Amino acid sequence: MSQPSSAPATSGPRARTRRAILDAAVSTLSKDVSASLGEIAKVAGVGRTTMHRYFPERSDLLIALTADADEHVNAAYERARLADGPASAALSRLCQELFELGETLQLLFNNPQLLTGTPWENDSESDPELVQLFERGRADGTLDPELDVDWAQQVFWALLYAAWMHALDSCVPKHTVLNQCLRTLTKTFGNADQGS
Amino acid sequence: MSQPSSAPATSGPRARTRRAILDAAVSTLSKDVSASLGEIAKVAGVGRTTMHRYFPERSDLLIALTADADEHVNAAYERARLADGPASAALSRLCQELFELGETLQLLFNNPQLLTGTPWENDSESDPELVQLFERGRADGTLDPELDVDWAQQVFWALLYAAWMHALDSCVPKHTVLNQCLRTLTKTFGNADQGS
DNA sequence: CAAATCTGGAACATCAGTGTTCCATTGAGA
DNA sequence: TCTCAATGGAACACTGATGTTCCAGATTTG
Repeated sequence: MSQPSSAPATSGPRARTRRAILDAAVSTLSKDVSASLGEIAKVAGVGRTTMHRYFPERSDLLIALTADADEHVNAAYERARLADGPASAALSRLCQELFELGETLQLLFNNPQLLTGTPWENDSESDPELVQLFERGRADGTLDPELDVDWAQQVFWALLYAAWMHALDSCVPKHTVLNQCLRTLTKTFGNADQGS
Repeated sequence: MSQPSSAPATSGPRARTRRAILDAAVSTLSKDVSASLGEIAKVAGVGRTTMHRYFPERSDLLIALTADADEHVNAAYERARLADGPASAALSRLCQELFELGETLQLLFNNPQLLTGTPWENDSESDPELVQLFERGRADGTLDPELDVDWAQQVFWALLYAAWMHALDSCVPKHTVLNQCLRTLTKTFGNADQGS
């Protein structure tokens, strides 16, 4: 057989091809979830046959895609250091980090069924880390205590998605959009009684 | 032929069947744009053959769907009487009216290519009525003058979508979600310097 | 160089969705 | 009751996506 070895190496030609396919899949599927494997292969600059060697079935690709996206999201969460400083600042940092995910963000927002998180009874929402952050914000007085936590999560993701979409189809540069988003975020979630 | 007469009557069995198909299409496609015609027909309680009599091709159904959705959106805009009273109140009224569109809202948000609006160079945003409303809000001092109009539009729709999604997968009753949304809307778009 | 590996194109069977035709049944109105 | 529009099921051809196999060329490695 001419199967690429199953070693999960992080370098070498196999890993590079795998990366190219995953990236192309994110890019393509974020615009159209029902895009064909042929289109993805073309975007990846790879033959359809080769793609089938790395991901025998479409579902295999989707699973790998999900794992990869989750990894990126988790990395963003870690970089944001949600436990440091005032909750409002942590929320802003998280927003910046997630905004950088770009197409991955778009893909996840439009296909929440991909998000694994924790499979128990979690149909689409309630991210423990976000919940904790909002509760901390209520405690330290930097986030609006009147906001329902579930609703706040929904709005947070929607704002993020809105920012990415706006960056896509307005000619405004990304960093400007991000700044608009951060100001809106602060205004929307900040505690009006306290400073910011 | 057993084609339903082409008269665009608003009553009678033909209109009723047509309505049932359009409603089923909105409901089904809002959850999955690539749903098959068979599924739509089943939801509509109609044979696939009958559906092909009303909408010969998939594209015909999509066109009719778009027209129907646009009609509902326009009706919501009219009911909101955007020109009456302070701009902030008008924005709240519009939010309430659009929220009632439910699945139609969801479908349009996820498939902005459906929105006709005005086909010239309008790829996905810039609704003249909304622009005018935000500008009026800047003039009468009830809406935040620092918000970019295009960004504000994007956030407005995202907020609306977030509310509908939250209504779908949280067990909170719709009117509660709507109230949360309206409060967030006021906080996000209101002019902090002035009352509300 | 020689062997092993990786690649991509071609050909193929399969399958689901689509669009069409035909026909038997239903139901409302003349 | 008779008629005719409307319906829905069955059967069919067609298409595009999918998954598989085979092979020849390219690249890497010994």
